[in-house]
This record gives sequence, C-alpha cells and structure tokens, in this order.
Amino acid sequence: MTDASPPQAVVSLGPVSFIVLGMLATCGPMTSYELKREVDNSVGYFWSFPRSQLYAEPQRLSRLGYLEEQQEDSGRRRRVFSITETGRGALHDWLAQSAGAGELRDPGLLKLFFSASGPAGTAQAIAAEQEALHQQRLAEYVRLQNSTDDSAQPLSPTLRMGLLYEEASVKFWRELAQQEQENVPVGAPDARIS
Amino acid sequence: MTDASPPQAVVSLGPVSFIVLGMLATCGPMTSYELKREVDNSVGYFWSFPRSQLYAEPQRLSRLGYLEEQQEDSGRRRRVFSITETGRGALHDWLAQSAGAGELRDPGLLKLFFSASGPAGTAQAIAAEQEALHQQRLAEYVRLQNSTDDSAQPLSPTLRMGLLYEEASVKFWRELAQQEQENVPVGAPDARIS
DNA sequence: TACGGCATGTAATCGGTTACATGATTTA
DNA sequence: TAAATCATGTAACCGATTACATGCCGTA
Repeated sequence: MTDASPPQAVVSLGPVSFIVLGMLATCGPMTSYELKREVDNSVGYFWSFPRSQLYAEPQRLSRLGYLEEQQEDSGRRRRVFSITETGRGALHDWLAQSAGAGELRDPGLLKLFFSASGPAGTAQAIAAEQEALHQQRLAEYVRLQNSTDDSAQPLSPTLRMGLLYEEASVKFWRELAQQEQENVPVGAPDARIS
Repeated sequence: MTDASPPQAVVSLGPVSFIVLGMLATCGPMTSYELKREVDNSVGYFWSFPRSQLYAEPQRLSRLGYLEEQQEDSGRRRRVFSITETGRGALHDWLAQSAGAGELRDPGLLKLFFSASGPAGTAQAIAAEQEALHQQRLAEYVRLQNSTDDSAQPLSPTLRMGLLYEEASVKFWRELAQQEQENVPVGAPDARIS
C-alpha cells in the first residue's frame, strides 16, 4: 500500500468531447469524417478546432466507455462510432451544469489593444480588415438564413446569435474606422479597459 | 551530413506571447505578477488564460531573445522582464499581419446547440442563466465606462466592443427565454446553423 | 488503368492547464 | 509574533496543433 497512487486525469471531458458526444447523440453513429462534415456547418462556426481532433477524440472517448467503436469489414474498413448509455449520461450531466461565461477571443481586438505599439496607421489598417471580414461573415449568415428551406421554421438560435454578433462587430469596426479618419487617436499607449 | 535535422518549433509565438510582449512594450519592465495585474483589468476581459502562463511564457520569450530578464538582489529576488529590440520587432511584425477572424467560443451557445439531447427545459435553464450572466457583465462594463476619469476621453475601444457584445447577448438570450415560454421548441434535434 | 482528389488516419511535439508548494509582507 | 494575505514560482500531465503519410474510388 505504499505505492504512489497513479496520477489520474482530472478533467477528462472538455468541450470537444461534448461536441462529439452531442453530434453522435443527435445524428446517430458516424465516422470521424462524417463528424467533421457535421461540425463544419454547425458548431464549427463558433467553436472550431483541427480535424485531427475528430480522429483522436472519439478513440479517447471509446477508451473511457462513452462511445462504442465498430470497424467496417468492407472496403474502407473505417471506424464508426456510436454513443453508449454512459455517454448519454455524461452529456445530460454536462447539459445540466452551469455553462459559465464565454469570451470574445478575437485576435483583431487583441491587436487593436496593442496597436499603439505599432507604426502609425496600425489601428486603421486593422479596422479596415476587420470590418471587411465581419461584413463577409454577416453576408454569409444572411444567406444561410434565407436559404433555410421551411420558411415558417424559427431560425437556428445559434445562427441568430451569429447574426447579432456580426452586426455588432460591423458597427464597431466601422465606427472605429470613422473615428480614425477624424484623427482621434485610438488605442492609447496604456489604455486599459477601465 | 546524414544527421536528421533536429525538429524545430514552427510556431514559436502565440497570442499569449504577444500579450506579454505588448504589455512590456506598453508599460515598461515588469514582473510576472505585475503582468497579471495588467492583464486582469484589460485584455483579460476578452482573452483569459491561467496565471501560470505569465510565469512560463516570459521565460520562454527570454530564451528566444525577445525579452531580457533581470533578477532583483534585494529581498524577494523576483524576476523583472523587459522587451528587447528583437521583441519589439516581432511585435511590429505581428501587428502588421492580418489578424484573421475570431470566434464566439461560448460554452452557453454550445450547450444550447445540443440542448435537445437533454431533458425538457434544458434550453430554458441555459437561457435564464446566460441572460443573468451577460446582464451582470453588461452592468460591470457600464460601471467601468462611467468610472473612467477624464470624461471627455474616448472610451477604450475594446470596452466599447465589450458593451456591444454584451448588449447583443442579453438581447439574444432574453428573446430566447421569451420564445421558450411560448413553447416554441428550440434547438431542434438536428438543427444546424444553415 | 492511371490519375486526381476525396477520405482517413498516425506521430511527435508544444502550449496550456491543473495542482502543488513555499516565501515575503502586512496587520491585528 | 501569529495569522492572513499577497506574491512567486515549479512540476507534471494532457489536449490541441502541426505535419506527415497513405488508401480508396470515381472518372477520363
């Protein structure tokens, strides 16, 4: 009993785990590639991560008992994953827990904050680029919104949030570019959010 | 010459690196603890990370030549970091490069998206919690805005964006709670953003 | 049947996170 | 001078990212 207790993983399930669990619970058994497809035109819009995670993560979840894995024996012999009851339980628990607050992890904002450390015109350049970017995204979301088949159906709420966010962003960066043009210096050297 | 070339770090500088560089460029030489203080009431609002990073990262940046480190010889003998010319160069380059788009990495949205996999009322619970959360943040930002000393000064732009975002969020979650009350099912089982 | 692209995976590494641990300063 | 809090760091692990590598399949 003097054995050092083996170090254990403390937080075994992260957001990506629940994306996998959630997708499999929602869409039924899938391969990693199909998962990628699903993610790419849904949660991928606001929670992206590299494709390889969708190969590694299901295996991990299998080892932990949250998924079952079945290998095809025809041609491509690819792995099809399905969620177990344990997996569903974990998903339920997660959904029941408080979500906490997210953050805007926006590299554009980050650069803007430090823009005074760059050459003059840095903030302006950033603002121009960001306005265009968000403009594009906004347009894409509007297109998605209009292209939804059943017109009576309520929008996917996440899409709605995406729209609101992009609208706010366009407003923000446009405003900023405006101010810059009026030569109001922005991003003061020791600017803090307070 | 048959030696395998040693594997090299390909992307040595990430966002956290530039937060450190930017802070040191802006505020002058600092210790890790002082960096933490600065981050906590500025970029920390939209780009958070654990405190320990602010001890590890400067050391890494020192090794890479972007910072210089000087140890106090009085009581606490703590390490004071300052940015080198190389560091300033890297910061400039970063600021000049395109920032790309950020994403809303919001766990609340994520759960909402999968809420149909939970028991009935899941979406409603999430909406209630999130509305309160964003309400709080909004209030905090408003307070910060009002507490700024020089009233004539333009707001820190990042704070402005924070306000816009929180306003949009409050609107979104409130709307959603409203709909839920009217028993419009939300977060359809295979809802995708399209 | 060759070729191009779609599909599927693995290997290696590093940054980020969690957890532990202790020292210095202030204040009651 | 004891307690509390502020301050400062380290160790170890793991998820996430990058890069590599190859296989199947439709089509010309």
